[in-house]
Amino acid sequence: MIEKQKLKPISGFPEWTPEIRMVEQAWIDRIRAIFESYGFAPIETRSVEPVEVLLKQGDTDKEIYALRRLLEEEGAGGEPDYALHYDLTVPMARYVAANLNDLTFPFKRYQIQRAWRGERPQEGRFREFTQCDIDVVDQRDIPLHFDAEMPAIVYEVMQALEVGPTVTRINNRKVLEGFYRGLGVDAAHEVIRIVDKQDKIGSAGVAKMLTDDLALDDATIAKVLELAAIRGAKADEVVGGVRALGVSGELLEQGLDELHFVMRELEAYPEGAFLADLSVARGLAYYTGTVYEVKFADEPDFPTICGGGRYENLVGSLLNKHLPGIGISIGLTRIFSKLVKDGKIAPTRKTPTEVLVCWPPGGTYEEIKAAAVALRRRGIKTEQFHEPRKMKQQMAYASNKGVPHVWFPAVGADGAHEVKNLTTGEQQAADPSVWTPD
RNA sequence: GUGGCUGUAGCUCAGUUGGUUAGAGCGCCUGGUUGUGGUCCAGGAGGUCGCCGGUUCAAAUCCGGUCAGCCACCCCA
Repeated sequence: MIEKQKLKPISGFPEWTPEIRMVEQAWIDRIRAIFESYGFAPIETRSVEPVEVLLKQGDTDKEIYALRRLLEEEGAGGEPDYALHYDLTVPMARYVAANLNDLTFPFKRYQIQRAWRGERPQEGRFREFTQCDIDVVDQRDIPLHFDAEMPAIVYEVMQALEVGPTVTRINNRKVLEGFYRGLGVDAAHEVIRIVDKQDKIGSAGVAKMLTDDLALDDATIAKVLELAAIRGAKADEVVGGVRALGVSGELLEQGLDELHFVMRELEAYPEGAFLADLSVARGLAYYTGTVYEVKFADEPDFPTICGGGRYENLVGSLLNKHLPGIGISIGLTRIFSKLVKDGKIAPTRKTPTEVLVCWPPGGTYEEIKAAAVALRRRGIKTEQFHEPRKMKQQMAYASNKGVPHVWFPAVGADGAHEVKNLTTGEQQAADPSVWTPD
């Protein structure tokens, strides 16, 4: 016997019962349909990448699960070569680099796959989870059109899945870097990382860290905080607000133009759906322009449910070519598990079965099977009861699994088919060659 | 990896001045005779009280360790 604990769920590795999984699969179908409606094509990449590729962008990660053979030869230590991917963007970049000649650009792909991260699990944080990514990669500059389209597509998905109100916060790294550069601060990335914590530690906390860690002077910190405080849905107001801070520079201006365009495009959406927020930074080092962060509007403490942005050098860095990209990722597991936990996923059935062909006493195996085959041939999801048990048991089985119909096959020479609707309790004669479930 | 809290049946939990065969609800299984479920009734299975060690005549209950879970930091979907 294996210890009982070993049979239990492992924290951070979610598993669902069939009724829940069926809802999740319906979500995936819906997401796919929307992605494809915008012309994104599917790919699936292998689960592992060379460690070098994964660590290429900011080697902050000890979070990756490296691959090791269980029955490793004695003393065959050394560093592992491969590891499970921790997101889908880096593998996609490698895939593009590997298949450059076979892809048509701009390459637009979607990818719905699991990813793994070695971090400690918490609410909304898993070690194995599914992401749904769309990205556009090109060998030429990518028009800003996509910067606005990406969050709009994700918004459409969130609406379709009815996950509740969400807010997409948008920023532009060029604005941040340009602004900090204009202030004479070199460590733009460090500042960004700290400012990103504003949500959690507040302005005072940010100010303290900027003083302690980066030794910035008070006047500079004041400007940094003023910038981070700017947020709004109106492109003109937001950009105007930044300009009013009196910092200038080429990169800053470029970023402001981009941010203005994106926000302008999104102004048509319902109020509160999209917000420019100059404190949003996104942790990942490879973002260079527009960045996105989606959260549940009424769950400010719950982590980001979708995120993404523009990256100029991620793909190209693997080939020493110019291959900019932009993408966004939906944290399917994070969103779905949250709704499951809150009881907002209402499963209906434990099986896709639409009709159960029961096995009445006196019926033969052939009679039962014939009815099931006839229904199944017509595309009806049909389950054939597996043994001649008491009708009570068979009915209970159908009922407990949420099968909506029970079929009583014709038995004997003068038998007639009947079907019972378990929802209404009605039972009537039916012809297996024409009947359809409602 | 660091810190805090928690650990009793499949699930939610009750059970402490340490004391005989550890409980409830829900769930699960069986039955309530003959071809019909969801209600009701009866019965049943299921627990080394996370694990190891210590204190004690005696520990689910006290102490130590360990493992696991949750939360925070970190990081992020």
